[in-house]
Amino acid sequence: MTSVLVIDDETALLRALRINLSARDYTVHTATDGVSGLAVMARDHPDIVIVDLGLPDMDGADVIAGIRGWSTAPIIVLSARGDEAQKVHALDIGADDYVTKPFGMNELLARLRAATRRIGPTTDEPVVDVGDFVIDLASKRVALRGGEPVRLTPTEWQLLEVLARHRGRLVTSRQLLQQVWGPAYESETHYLRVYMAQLRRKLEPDPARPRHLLTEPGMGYRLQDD
Amino acid sequence: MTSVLVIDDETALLRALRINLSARDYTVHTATDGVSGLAVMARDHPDIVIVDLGLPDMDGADVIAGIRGWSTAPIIVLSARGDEAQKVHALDIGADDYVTKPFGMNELLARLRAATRRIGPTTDEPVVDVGDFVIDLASKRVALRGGEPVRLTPTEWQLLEVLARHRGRLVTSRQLLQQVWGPAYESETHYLRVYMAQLRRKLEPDPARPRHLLTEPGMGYRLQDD
DNA sequence: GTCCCGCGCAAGGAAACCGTCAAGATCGCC
DNA sequence: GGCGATCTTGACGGTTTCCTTGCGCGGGAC
Repeated sequence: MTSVLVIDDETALLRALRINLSARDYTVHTATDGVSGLAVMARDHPDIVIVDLGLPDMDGADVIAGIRGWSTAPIIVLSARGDEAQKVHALDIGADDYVTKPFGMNELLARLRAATRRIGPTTDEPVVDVGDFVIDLASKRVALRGGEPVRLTPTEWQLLEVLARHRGRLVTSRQLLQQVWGPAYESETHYLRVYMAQLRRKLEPDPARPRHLLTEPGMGYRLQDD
Repeated sequence: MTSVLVIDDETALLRALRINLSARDYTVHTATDGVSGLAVMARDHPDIVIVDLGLPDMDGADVIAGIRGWSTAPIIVLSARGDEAQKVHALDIGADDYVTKPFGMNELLARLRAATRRIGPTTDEPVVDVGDFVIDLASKRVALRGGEPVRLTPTEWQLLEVLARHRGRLVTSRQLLQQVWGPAYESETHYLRVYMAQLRRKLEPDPARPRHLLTEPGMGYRLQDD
């Protein structure tokens, strides 16, 4: 889950952002001045920062510089002033985007998504560790506890990937078949049994008694971590 | 040196940008419509793209999508229309920034610098050492362990470069073909086999048993370091 | 106890994929 | 125009992977 730090002294805007961001599954941190903003930044390491340039206690540029001194998290600047010199300055000292007030909430959210997308692949939890084996989603690799890599066929990998992306949750047979084989194969539950057995043979310590690739009879499968 | 592709049908703006960007040591490519823009993109692989949404031949959104299909280069959108829905749509299909005309040249340049700065760290890993050979991305050279340089043809180099930029991660056949030969060659997997064999002959200690240029059957290839 | 359905397991043929070699076709340079 | 390097294209064998089928087991319904 992506976490966002909002630094702004307008409590109305802060509330609006908190509501909108929370509703979209962001974790939201807030601060109403530069000093506490930097403190929260240092303590919680949010993935993205939204900062107003018109803060009561510090120059907004100093806030940006203070963050950029040690973090590369995307910074989106909000400002009531739209003059070019200030935009250029803010961008040049490390801001990633600059939005002039008043702005539409949808635009800000879209710019936030764009920033998230850029950092996405790196911080999006590419590694899933379930105890007896480890799945690296970014590099498409699986290794047993102990480091020994496991060779998976493309279909095996796709199946495991879908399960890993829903780690802990139940995934219905229909959902799995649709994602791996396509919408036309929704009823070929046979395929699932065959490939699930192969995955268990390759990954489970005791394939007959799976500890992680669990069957939910009549429903589907679940990837369980310790 | 950073190269920029500008796609816009206003020749006056095109000229102004060419002058300003050249003066700041960017390499400038230009195109006046979507089709030729995508062609230049595929041929020259510029680092950053600036694209006007109001092109004569194509919907700007299709241009963005056409680029995002195979490239992660930053895209800055220019548009005469500033309505929020269009901004949101452009950003969501892959644009990195959205600037409304008329805009100040200094602001655009600052946003360009911000985009450049972002791609810097990722592509700025000049040397990749995999054990038996060393790839210098900046100077486009390869040398065996021991220092003996290896001559690669342009295509061989491009292929190796894509793999090196994803060092350790799996790169799908489609991705490789798109980046090296262009989006139209997605299914010519034959090329890959031929050139991968040539790379192995030139770089691997035992070409028949590759240790670094690995095949992942059915999925793609991976550059593995020791 | 018996039937029936869902699940796990094994095996084999068809199809897809990969590596290799080598012969045109193309391009750029002299 | 000729030459060399590079890029395409074709053919072939070996291997892997996928799909399909059949069978046995076990739990729940009746």
